[in-house]
Amino acid sequence: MVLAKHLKQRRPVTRELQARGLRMTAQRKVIAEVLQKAGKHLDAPEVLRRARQQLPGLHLATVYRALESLKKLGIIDELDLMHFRGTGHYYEARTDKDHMHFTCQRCGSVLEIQTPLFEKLKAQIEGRHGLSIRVARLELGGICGTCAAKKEKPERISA
Amino acid sequence: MVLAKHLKQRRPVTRELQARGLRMTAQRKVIAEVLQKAGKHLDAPEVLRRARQQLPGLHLATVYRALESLKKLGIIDELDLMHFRGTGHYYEARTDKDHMHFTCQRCGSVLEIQTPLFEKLKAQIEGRHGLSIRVARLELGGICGTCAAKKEKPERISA
DNA sequence: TTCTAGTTGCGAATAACTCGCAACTTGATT
DNA sequence: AATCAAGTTGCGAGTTATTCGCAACTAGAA
Repeated sequence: MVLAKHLKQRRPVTRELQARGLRMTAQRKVIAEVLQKAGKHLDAPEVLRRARQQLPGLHLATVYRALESLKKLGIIDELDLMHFRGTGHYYEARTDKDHMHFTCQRCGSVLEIQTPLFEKLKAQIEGRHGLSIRVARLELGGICGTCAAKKEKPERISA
Repeated sequence: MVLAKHLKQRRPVTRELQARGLRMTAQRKVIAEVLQKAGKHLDAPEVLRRARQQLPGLHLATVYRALESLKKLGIIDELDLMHFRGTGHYYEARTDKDHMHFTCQRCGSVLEIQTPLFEKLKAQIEGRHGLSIRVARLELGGICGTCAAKKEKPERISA
């Protein structure tokens, strides 16, 4: 049950789409590749910018639609990185192990973190509550080591 | 280090605000109370609706501003519940122990989950990476037990 | 009571998506 | 290879969810 998700990720994207009655199009292909190659989280306009190098006519609405499908298929994950900049979202390709994201609320740097405890936690929850987890998003916010070392006073909060 | 956050929550809201140069206003007070009494996650318009029972002239912009301050002070947390309905956010008062939210992606029901493993996980991360966590948001999406029992075929995904 | 800096209500402006629809593809079928 | 139903896309026009500018209005230190 926990493993199903991992197997799923390995299935080629086209297969995954067809299993749900969706089609592989040039747009979805390029968008998925952009995220797989990026290795980091991109927001929708940035995905558009990069994908347009292959498909100049690509429209932002199509990017949003593709991100939505890929997200539902478990091929990509959505993040908000503590909304450090704006209220938008970021996307990244899934890898075989889920990881967590820590965003420094002072400098905005993002750290990706992995630990077996995360898998354990998910398994425990599935077992205890009789549910199955498809997406697990653990986002952390705080002060990174570098900023803490600077020993600045707590920042002012604007109204 | 891990405890600091808990102590903070217990400090009265007014104190917490003043420590950052902010003021306690009728608006912030009512908005904080609405969330503390609600016991569940509310979105901004719903917070407005409830708070207006005490402050009829309250404006939505003020609600957003108050939510932002309270969030930065660690008095409330922000969620998106897997964006099951729209791209907006939900807010809830913090309690002494963080909990996780599972949203069923079929029926939309939300389950709050607690386990000591979560605290353990955060402590481990703080120790390993030399950072301090102020906010931890673990959101899960999947199929709840009730929906799984209905044995329906995987839902169609619209483009 | 005074005074200064923080706040609020308003309406306008943005940001971040989402929709309707005609034209265009995909890929299963013949 | 040609056909065709159903899924998709590009557009531009919405919608939703916030955020801003600013003058009038407090909170709370002095």
